Amino acid sequence: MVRMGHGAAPANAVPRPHTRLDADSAARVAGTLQALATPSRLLILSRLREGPCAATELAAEVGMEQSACSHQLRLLRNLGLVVGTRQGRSVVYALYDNHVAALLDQAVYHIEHLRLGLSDVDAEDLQEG
Amino acid sequence: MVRMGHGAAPANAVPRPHTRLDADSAARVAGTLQALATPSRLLILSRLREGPCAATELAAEVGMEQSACSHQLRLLRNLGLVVGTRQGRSVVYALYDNHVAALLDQAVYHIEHLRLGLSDVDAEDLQEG
DNA sequence: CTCACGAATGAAAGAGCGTTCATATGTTCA
DNA sequence: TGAACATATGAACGCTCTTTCATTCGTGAG
Repeated sequence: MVRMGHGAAPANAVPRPHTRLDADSAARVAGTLQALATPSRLLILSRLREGPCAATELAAEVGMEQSACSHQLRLLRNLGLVVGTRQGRSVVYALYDNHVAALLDQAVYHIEHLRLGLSDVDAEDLQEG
Repeated sequence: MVRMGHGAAPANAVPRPHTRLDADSAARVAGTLQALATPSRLLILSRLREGPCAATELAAEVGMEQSACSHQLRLLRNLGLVVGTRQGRSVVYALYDNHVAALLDQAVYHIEHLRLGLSDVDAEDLQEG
């Protein structure tokens, strides 16, 4: 393993009771969540979820151009979701820490379960008539 | 209480080990996550996290125009994240179920923890030289 | 040094999204 | 039925974001 960030996270810890978000927190959280709100970045993170990977191979595995992938990796880096380490002429990327992995897992988990209740309906019908 | 969806979710269940996302799943998950990737919708959901609320009051509480709020509520409804129930001349909104609440909580939890490791640095510095 | 490879950057095009304004639908009450 | 309130809808502007193309920077080998 290369290095997984500060790694001091119980990954499955139960979130606190909850507090209503203020405008500031909302903006911050939204900013980071946008990173997970795109198929390309989601694919990148999901691949990285399985282990570190060099930039070019990563691009190949998720089926995108080197440049596009690099742009997204930069974004993910700036958000602190992934880290890149130079290794020879390649840069190996990895998830920053367990929070990222957990967030990913849980997002997929909850969303897949949510989708069990709906197809692609316009949800006009969901308003229990 | 109005109606909270199918409500058959252990909210804090541990996500499965994880599987690499295919392009399709990535698109679906990304689609739903986009709902959480905006301050306005995040504020709406966060408010709803505390309990049901009528549309107009909701708009007021999160500080947005009625129209804008309604548009976002429609989006959230179509994604199956919230449900609206007519009550007299108002429509009371609520989170669809515990998956939504859990997703929200965990997103906030993990993201706030992630941010502890960074300020607003360009993360160029994070690449452990 | 020079060449080849890997990765990052910048500019620009194209698409998608959120907000606003104006208006329509639906509901209650007199 | 008509007025007032609550919510939803449609069109459009502006903005942001993702991708592509071309180029540059960095690294290792001959």
